[in-house]
Amino acid sequence: MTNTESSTSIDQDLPLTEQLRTGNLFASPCPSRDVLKHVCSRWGVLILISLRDGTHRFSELRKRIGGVSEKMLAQSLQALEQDGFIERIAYPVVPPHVEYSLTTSGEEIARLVATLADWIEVNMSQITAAQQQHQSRQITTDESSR
Amino acid sequence: MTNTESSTSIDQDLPLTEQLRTGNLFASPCPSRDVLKHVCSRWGVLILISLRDGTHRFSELRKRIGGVSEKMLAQSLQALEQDGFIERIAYPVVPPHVEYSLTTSGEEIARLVATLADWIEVNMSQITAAQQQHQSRQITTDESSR
DNA sequence: GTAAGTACCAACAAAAAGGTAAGTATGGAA
DNA sequence: TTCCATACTTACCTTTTTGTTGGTACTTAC
Repeated sequence: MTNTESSTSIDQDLPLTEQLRTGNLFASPCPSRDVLKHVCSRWGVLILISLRDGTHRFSELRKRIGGVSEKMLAQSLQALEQDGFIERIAYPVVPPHVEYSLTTSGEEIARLVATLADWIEVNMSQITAAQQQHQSRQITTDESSR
Repeated sequence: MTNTESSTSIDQDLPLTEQLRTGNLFASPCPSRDVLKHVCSRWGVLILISLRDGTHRFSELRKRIGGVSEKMLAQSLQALEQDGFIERIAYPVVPPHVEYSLTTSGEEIARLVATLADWIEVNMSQITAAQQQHQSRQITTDESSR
């Protein structure tokens, strides 16, 4: 028996619809998990943070965000646009000219994401230290078990 | 030409080592991206939030977090433990008894993550509305282009 | 004697994410 | 005339992530 949670995981006191309306992240079929996925995704985070200083074109974002492929950038931008965090303005010219910027709610969530990212960057040395300590604990444990 | 960024994406004014030391999320090989991945991952978020109200056992977390498999829960817990966000205490008894709790830095980052998650849950109706509006715009655009 | 309980791990399979290369449109420059 | 620029899309393939199944260890309860 490996997978018994699907029913027990859901709060017994509330009907499912109520949980979904209020958005219960702990229930598996919750739509807010998808939003979280877009926002917290590898590229979503960087896009949101990049747009905090104003409007940018597709190619600008591409250059600024190290390692994104065109495909992923386009895909991530679309997801964030769908959720209403990003506004896309396309000028009908050749070659194409498209501008991306944060909406009001985009600014709000980008601020939260940036806070999180900043915390990590600031505390990175501490985290690295913890990782190395963990590493060495692993080794000594492995050795003692031989 | 599809992939030209790998050099241009990196801040030209700083040596690579300096960027990595301070943790530049926009440079592709940055270790802070991994931490962000652990923290923002599907299960990482829920684990951190779950542990905010105190110590929990493996099976408790499993029940509380809808949809996690044992494997994923174990894996995510290990990643967060490595980063120093979670403390794991195993009592040498049979059947096994293991307790998980947040470290000090774990509490800090869990607070930020919870803020983000709360914002999404609170604003979920707004987001859903935006999604539907986007959806209908799509349809009318498709129709007019025929 | 055997089933149940806990916190895992390893092996394999499926699914999802991501990368790469090529194509689209069209005006202007070489 | 061929190439370039931009913002994509599509098809195809690789890599990563996730799920599934079956085990382990030992004790207690039935």
